[in-house]
Amino acid sequence: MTRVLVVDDEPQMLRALQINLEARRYTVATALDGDRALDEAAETPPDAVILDLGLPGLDGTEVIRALRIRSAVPVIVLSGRSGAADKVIALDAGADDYVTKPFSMNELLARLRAVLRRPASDEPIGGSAVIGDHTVDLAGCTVRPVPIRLTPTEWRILTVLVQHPGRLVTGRQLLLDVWGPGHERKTNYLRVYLAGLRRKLERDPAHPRHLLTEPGMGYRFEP
Amino acid sequence: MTRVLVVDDEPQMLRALQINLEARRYTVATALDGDRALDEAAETPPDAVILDLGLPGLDGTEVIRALRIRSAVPVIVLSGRSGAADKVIALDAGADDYVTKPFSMNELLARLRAVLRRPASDEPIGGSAVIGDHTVDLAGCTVRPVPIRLTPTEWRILTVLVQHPGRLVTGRQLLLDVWGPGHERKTNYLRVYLAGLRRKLERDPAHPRHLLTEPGMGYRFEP
DNA sequence: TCGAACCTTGACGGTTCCTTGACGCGGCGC
DNA sequence: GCGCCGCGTCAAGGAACCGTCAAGGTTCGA
Repeated sequence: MTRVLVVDDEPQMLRALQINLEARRYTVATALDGDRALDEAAETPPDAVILDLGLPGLDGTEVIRALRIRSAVPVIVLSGRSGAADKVIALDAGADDYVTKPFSMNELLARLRAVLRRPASDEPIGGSAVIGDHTVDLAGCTVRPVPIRLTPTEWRILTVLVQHPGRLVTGRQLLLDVWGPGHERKTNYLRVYLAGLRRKLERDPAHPRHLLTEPGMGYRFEP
Repeated sequence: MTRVLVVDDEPQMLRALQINLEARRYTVATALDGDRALDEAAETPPDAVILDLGLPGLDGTEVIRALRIRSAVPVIVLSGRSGAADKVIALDAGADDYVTKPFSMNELLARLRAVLRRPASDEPIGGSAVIGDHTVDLAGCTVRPVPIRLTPTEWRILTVLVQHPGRLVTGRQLLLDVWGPGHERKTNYLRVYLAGLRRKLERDPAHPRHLLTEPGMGYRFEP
């Protein structure tokens, strides 16, 4: 099911969008301001974001920039201002489309379909990392030069670690990112999967040089 | 240099766009009607297309569909009609954005930057791929040296896979690209059609070497 | 009207992956 | 030395996923 995150400070507008989107079989998440929108997007990444620019607190363009740091999710901006300058600012901040209020629901839905049609819209911005003799490409989910198969969970863990190169990632954070809320205590998962990743990628799995354990803290990817 | 193809039947508008785009260091190609636009796009594939809907001869939406058969190039539609219905038709035909005349040049340029920013926008659909004893030509929808019939759905799936050679394509993405929004859960479609493609193209369908499955992740075309 | 090609849908068996528990090892404090 | 705790390893059961097949439904043209 396609997830759409709708951000608007007016409950009426929020509700109207939610009803229309759910009628088209989209899964809808809502947020009333920018901070909660970023929390929600971090929790369960949406496939698209519909964002009202006129938010209290965090500015709409800042929300776009914050989203862009971690993902390439398409963003459609709603705004009451039709001036060209506003559109330029929002689009250059990273928005994918700009719709002026009042708008037709059909037009918004068509624009939503247009941005969702793009390839790789749900894939996180990934880089690549060198581990042992292997180069892993997060975007393409490939390992070169020797093809090695990783399971979906292994890819997710590796993605989180590689996106914070050299920095400690707590077990809690890892469990939250990969398994979601409610699994923060299952540290044995991490032991099992980190062992698997080392066995597949590290030159000497017993003495890892890139996928390191910080006892009592968490794990760290060392480039 | 980024190539932009501008299609408009009014020479004045064409010239205005060309001057503004070239001032921003874009390379500009122009066409006065849909047929010549398609010829030009086939000759030297552009990185983006700016298309006036009100063309003589070939309808604008048909131009979009024709472009979409062969490439994923971003298309920005210009139109004098601001009705929501027209926008829906154009966007669903495959347009990426819709700008109503009269428009601000800065807004158009911002939208152009927005569509060019997305990844892989310049990758053509064309080309061919070797699978088993067969060479499939995506542009001509033919298989050599032995002609093999593929159904429309099979062509669409194969196109998506071959466009990302060596990279993983999630089942979600495939379903979204081929069947559109609302079908993301019907993974059995993929099982049926991938089996069909392997039976027709792979040397040993039971042990595919080019149309690979990544369990839990998706599928991958391995050249 | 009929038939052919294509698309959908469901069911079944085999494979892969996730989860879970048990065990061993090493460090640390007592 | 002894027990505790965190971590690495391993194996088994169950769940989820995939390949395959066949039947029903739809569309399109003869």
